[in-house]
Amino acid sequence: MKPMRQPQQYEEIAEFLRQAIRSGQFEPGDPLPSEAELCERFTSSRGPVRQAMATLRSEGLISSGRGRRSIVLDASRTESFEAMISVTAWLTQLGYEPGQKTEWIARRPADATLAAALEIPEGDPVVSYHRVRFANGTPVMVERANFRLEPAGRLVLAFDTDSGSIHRHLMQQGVDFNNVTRTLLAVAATEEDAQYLGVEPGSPLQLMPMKVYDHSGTPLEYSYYLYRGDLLRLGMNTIRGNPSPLWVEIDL
Amino acid sequence: MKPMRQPQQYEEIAEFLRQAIRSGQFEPGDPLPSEAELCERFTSSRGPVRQAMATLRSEGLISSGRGRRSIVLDASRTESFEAMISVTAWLTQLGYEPGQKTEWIARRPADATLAAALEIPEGDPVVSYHRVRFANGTPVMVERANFRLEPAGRLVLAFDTDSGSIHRHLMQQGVDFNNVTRTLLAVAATEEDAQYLGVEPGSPLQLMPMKVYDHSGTPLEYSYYLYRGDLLRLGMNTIRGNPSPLWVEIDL
DNA sequence: TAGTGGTCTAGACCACAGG
DNA sequence: CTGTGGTCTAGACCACTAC
Repeated sequence: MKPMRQPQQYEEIAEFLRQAIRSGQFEPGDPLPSEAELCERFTSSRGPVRQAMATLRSEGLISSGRGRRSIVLDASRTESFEAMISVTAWLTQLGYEPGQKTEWIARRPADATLAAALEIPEGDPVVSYHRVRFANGTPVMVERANFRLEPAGRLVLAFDTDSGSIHRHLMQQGVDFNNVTRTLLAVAATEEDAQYLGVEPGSPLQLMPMKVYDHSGTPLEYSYYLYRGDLLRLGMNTIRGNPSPLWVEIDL
Repeated sequence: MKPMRQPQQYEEIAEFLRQAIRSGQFEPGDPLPSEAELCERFTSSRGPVRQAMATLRSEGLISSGRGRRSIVLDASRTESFEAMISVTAWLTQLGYEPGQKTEWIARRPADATLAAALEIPEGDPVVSYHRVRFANGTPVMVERANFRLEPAGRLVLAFDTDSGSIHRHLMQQGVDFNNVTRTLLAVAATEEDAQYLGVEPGSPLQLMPMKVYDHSGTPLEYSYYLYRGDLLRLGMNTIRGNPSPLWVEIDL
């Protein structure tokens, strides 16, 4: 069920550098070893070394440029794809005890909005649920999820949604989650949301609609996450000429 | 003042593919040409072709994998570094007429918070301003910016802050903006913010603290952007095994 | 099984930063 | 000027997909 590749050479180099940075062996502002030195140390050609550096650059850990050594920026947190897609994963990673309470779960026909988002005919079955998510017992978000029946929905129905990470389970079952698009907006809490989250109605919340696709671009999931605005921050690190990893932090 | 490199080969290949995708020559779900075909077409080895593909992948335009052709995901918007750092640039890019009104601008001593953020001694001079930003005449955000005196602040003081993009100007003057970290949280509008933005006090707003660094990790700017939550959405596209570019949309 | 992208090697030249 | 990272070539082998 889990094939488990052995790490490639560039991954080992990247991990070595990540460790060295996070462990404080290199302080922010310090120059990294040169590519030539890393080639020697790992008995490698420049290809893997450069791929490792590119990875760290895209994670926002280092800054590179012609003619100068690469420099450590800071030990800022970068989330894995799994942490970005699974609330359980990132809560755990941040050191909080994740919890969840399913309000309801159902197989139901798709309305117009859902059908459009999931690119299925209106009325086709989808699997939906509402869950409240907790960190150390404090409610932090409301999760309103909708899955295509195939391949994910059927597995969701068969899963105990109070027992932990659905997304982790689905990926382990071989569901091909490839990419996610999200948007983020600030809204005022409705009566219902306020009650779930233990805040005053009208309090500022982060609303995050999110769509998960497989590798061929077929949407598998269309969900809304509703975060307490006073508790959660979304972070981003954008580097010139490079893509931007991002992370989520939580204050309790 | 603007050196203007000529494009590298991998950039030409990437641009060719971007054009082909955006122009509809390839629909979402379609396979791209194989790497071998692109090598022939551009009389190139695999290196540049793969670098171009990696770029598009990190922009969220395509999805790749062993054994299969790369597939077009969709023509989703990806912002350049400049658009991410300059409000003027992204408003223009979205087809809106950017506007700004400076409430005040000053050279002043740094308080404890600012000194810590900019990593300078408390009391050292910084340059600060408050601006309200408009899109097609509608107020959409409040900008509270603070710069180190060197190298950016001095240039900010000498610039007409009602005339357009400060960040573009600074970069043209050679200021080394290398990377940005942002966080995002939902807050309720204060009286003052509400008045600036033309909303009710207590309305949900997006608060985005942001810090801009040069290539060596020295913070040059520490600012707060305050967006109307009902008007602006932040978007992200995260691909498995890849970094996440992101974009900002606006509804008017 | 044929074709694909993922990884790696061993060279090369260049642009640029720094002493 | 020396050393650095950025770009490119021309090969090679492998893991995987699709047929």
